[in-house]
Amino acid sequence: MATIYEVSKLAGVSLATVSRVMNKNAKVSEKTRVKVEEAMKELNYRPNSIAQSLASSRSNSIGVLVSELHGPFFGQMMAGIESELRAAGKHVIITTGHSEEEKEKDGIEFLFSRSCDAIIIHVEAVSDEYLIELSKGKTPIYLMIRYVDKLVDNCISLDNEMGGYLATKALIDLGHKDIAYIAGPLFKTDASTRLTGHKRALAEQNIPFYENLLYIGDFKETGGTEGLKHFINKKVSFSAIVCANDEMASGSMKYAREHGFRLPEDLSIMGFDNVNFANYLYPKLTTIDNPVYSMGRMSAKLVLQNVYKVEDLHIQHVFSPTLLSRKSVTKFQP
Amino acid sequence: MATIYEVSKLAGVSLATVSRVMNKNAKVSEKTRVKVEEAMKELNYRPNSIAQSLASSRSNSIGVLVSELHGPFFGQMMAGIESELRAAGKHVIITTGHSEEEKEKDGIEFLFSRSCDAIIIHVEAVSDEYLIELSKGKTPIYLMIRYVDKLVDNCISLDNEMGGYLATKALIDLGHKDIAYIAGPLFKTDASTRLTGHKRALAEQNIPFYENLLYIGDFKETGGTEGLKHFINKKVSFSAIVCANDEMASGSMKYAREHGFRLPEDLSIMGFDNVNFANYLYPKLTTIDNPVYSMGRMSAKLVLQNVYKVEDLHIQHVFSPTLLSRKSVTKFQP
DNA sequence: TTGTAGGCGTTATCAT
DNA sequence: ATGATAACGCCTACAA
Repeated sequence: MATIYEVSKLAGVSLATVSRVMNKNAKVSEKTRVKVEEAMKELNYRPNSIAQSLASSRSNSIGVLVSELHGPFFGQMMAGIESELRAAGKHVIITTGHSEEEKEKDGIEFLFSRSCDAIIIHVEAVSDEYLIELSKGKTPIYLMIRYVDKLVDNCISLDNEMGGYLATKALIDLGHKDIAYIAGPLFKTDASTRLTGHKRALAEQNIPFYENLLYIGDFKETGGTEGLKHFINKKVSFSAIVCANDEMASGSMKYAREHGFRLPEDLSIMGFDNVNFANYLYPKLTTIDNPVYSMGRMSAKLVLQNVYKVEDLHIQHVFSPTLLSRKSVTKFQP
Repeated sequence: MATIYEVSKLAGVSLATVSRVMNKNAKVSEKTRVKVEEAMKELNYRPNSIAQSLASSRSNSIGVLVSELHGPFFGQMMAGIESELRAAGKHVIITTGHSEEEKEKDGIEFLFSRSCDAIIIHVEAVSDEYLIELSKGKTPIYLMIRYVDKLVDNCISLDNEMGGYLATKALIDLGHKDIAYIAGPLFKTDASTRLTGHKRALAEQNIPFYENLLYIGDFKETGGTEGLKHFINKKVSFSAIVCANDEMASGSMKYAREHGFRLPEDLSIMGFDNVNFANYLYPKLTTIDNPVYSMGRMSAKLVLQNVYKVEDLHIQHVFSPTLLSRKSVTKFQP
């Protein structure tokens, strides 16, 4: 592989000049630039990115830590991050945290040791304090789908309250009044904020909130089945049910169908997230779209702006979810 | 950040010795080793991976190119690759090819320019010849889910013929005789090999193969709906249908349900691949499991063995699919 | 505008 | 077993 040195010899200039034409960061006369470029072409020169990194103390690599590589979110998120970064000539190093504190910390350590210029993390187990501490370090960190007050400028998050509101509001607009809600584990802020939105939609229309119509699930399919079973056993009446995520909605749908409900005539079911399988459920799941892909892109832009000083990027820190009407919700049938 | 130089001073030894204890590749006396290790601890020394790479011309990074980051396969595949490589202290650089020849080539170029020690690619658009040419280069390449004759030792692939056989055989064992088949585009070897397996299963039981019961789809949902529509219009009779992948199976299921078929009583539907949403379809899709996760791990092991000389790894180049019985297939009902 | 020379933090080859 | 010392390929003041 040709080096900058050989190029300089062939072009009859110095190392420095070759470096300059590569990096376009200093004035080089048209004539010499052409000479150098021709030499590079002739030798099929490719810069050695590692040597560049060592000399400039910049690796042009961004570390990304996600919970699971095969989760329903991950793909979209990574796709967003990668497309943006790749277009900028940066590369993405990826690793996983498996939602376990130790592994998440390990992953972050690993990324640091790889001398990433910045790290984008999607972590769940690790505490806010830990993240705040981390952010004081030399490598900038950016948080995906998580909001930490003291780190606002480094967060990309979703307006979960609004999502919860939209979900319930849509049902109310269709005439539903008795709306059950299956929440996620409330210690997760996503889950509690979505619930808050639900309550606001109710209150806005003077519909009282009944504890009887609330079940705390686990964000998994079982949470959906257990929740619906719970409501049925309690003998409360309800014509619609909103689930705090699509997995639980899927669970509810399965349980409902097994127990003779016609969907959506007998029961409207609303999801949240719009993960890939939502479109494969039967009936197709009406849900709240969580723009993970866009958020991924945005986190990359944030890095580009803050770390690589790219300008004129419009940065948006919090994203708004939208209602995605499909087939699992219909108007109230008395 | 402390450097090897500071460690050597603190420990009262030379650079070389410090390097030796780091790499455990040369004899160092117990005493000095301890001294050095203590110095490293005291300075909180972390090796600079970039400098290591430059000096050793080894980046410890493996490039991975996949078609789509959000496809149904990708997650599993990446999860397999990452877990294995990460455990070995290597890191994974990822990028996408979008199933377009130019982009795939770009992606490979990109990975090369990042000085990866090896690259694992999952490409569709690029030709065998191109890959063969590539493999003559300096950076070893490994092929996922693709079989190229001249590159056997660098391929991890699935026994698609066996999968096609298993799918149809399962149906035959349940008493079905009129089995329709929706294939993928036959220029893709996956598609044609799966079809070959189907035919073998038929022949084995002396069931004739009728062109009337074959439809060439596109590996997408539409292929499934179009295929079923085609068979119905042709007025051929069939009690089961095997689709060459799960997307098409999903399409067939939707069309069948919309047209009054009870599933699976009126029509058994078999998929192929076992992508994540297969379990969310209604009824749950009986399908052929494609062990993408294991294949991902194996490709990583291949790299570990060939590039990093790790020993005692059991390498398996071709994987066998298995039947996954769920709810979309039932026994023949006269 | 162009060239010179000193790093960047390791590895690896010789000696000793 | 240990120590000098020359690479590794490039960047970047500083000089010219």
